[in-house]
Amino acid sequence: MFSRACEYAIKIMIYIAANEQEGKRTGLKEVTEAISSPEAFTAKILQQLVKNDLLLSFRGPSGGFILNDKKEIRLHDIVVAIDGTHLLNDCILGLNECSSANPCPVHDKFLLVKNQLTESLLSTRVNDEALLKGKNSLKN
Amino acid sequence: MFSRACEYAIKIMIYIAANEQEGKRTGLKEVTEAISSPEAFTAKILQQLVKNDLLLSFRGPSGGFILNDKKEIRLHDIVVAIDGTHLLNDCILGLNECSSANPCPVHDKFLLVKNQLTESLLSTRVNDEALLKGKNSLKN
DNA sequence: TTAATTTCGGACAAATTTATCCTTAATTAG
DNA sequence: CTAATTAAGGATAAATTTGTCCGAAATTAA
Repeated sequence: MFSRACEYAIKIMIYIAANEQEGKRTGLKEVTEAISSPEAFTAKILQQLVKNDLLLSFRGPSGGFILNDKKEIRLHDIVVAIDGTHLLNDCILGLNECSSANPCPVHDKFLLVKNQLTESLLSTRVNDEALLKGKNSLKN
Repeated sequence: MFSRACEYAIKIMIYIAANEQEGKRTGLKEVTEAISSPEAFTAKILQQLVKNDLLLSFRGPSGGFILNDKKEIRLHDIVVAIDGTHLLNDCILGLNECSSANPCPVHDKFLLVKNQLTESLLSTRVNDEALLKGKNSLKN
């Protein structure tokens, strides 16, 4: 459904959010360990999340990442930042001309699914109680 | 959502089903033209659909493909044949240990979406009236 | 039987995604 | 100031997906 990079990104954000709840800033190595992801690749994803204003970064000893809580970050923001809007906006068969006015054969069948998905992503914030509780279930 | 190959596969199956409604067998070149897909790649996908018993193939002049209508073919069959069951069965964050007994942080949030998706794929047959009408909307 | 047509299938190539390596820049603590 | 620490970022490599090429096998029609 999501790219591997996006899966990591969601885990990263949940972990950092949970850490922040306890007043802690999170470093690359720590999050890499927490979600068992490849370190260098994880670094790239963290960079993207910073560029997209979802995280703030700090270099040097005691550096690391925190949420950019100017915004209430939703799963939707993360998915769009990493995978773009294709999954949510484009035709499920990859057709350029597909729209409700000019639908592809399966357009209507998948409207509900896509709306449901978009709604789930929009309504879920990374600092939801329910998500933070699961911060130890992010390995493997 | 689906791989490019799977998008092609769905279009292929709908097109062949529509052709069959008119008693016509469908060849590689025709379907390639109808859905504007790369010919050699499309040939590989057709082979996979044959191997997975969704299509029957015939060589030689006036050869081509028809549905293996021993089964009522659903979108679900096509997706599983080409992309496997990962999308439908696996954890959305890629976790091995995720289940309703031991859920990842977003497990519950996506249950509904995944069930909706599975239901849509299971309940849609390639020879549905609604799909066949759109057989000319499969280009680009 | 021969030639044309069409799928089959293996090898290969291009593009994209995932992942690694290494140097630089910034920051902190001593 | 110096040394240690941590993120930034460019280059490259590995893996996967997408796409191509071409000869072989099967079938049909003349």
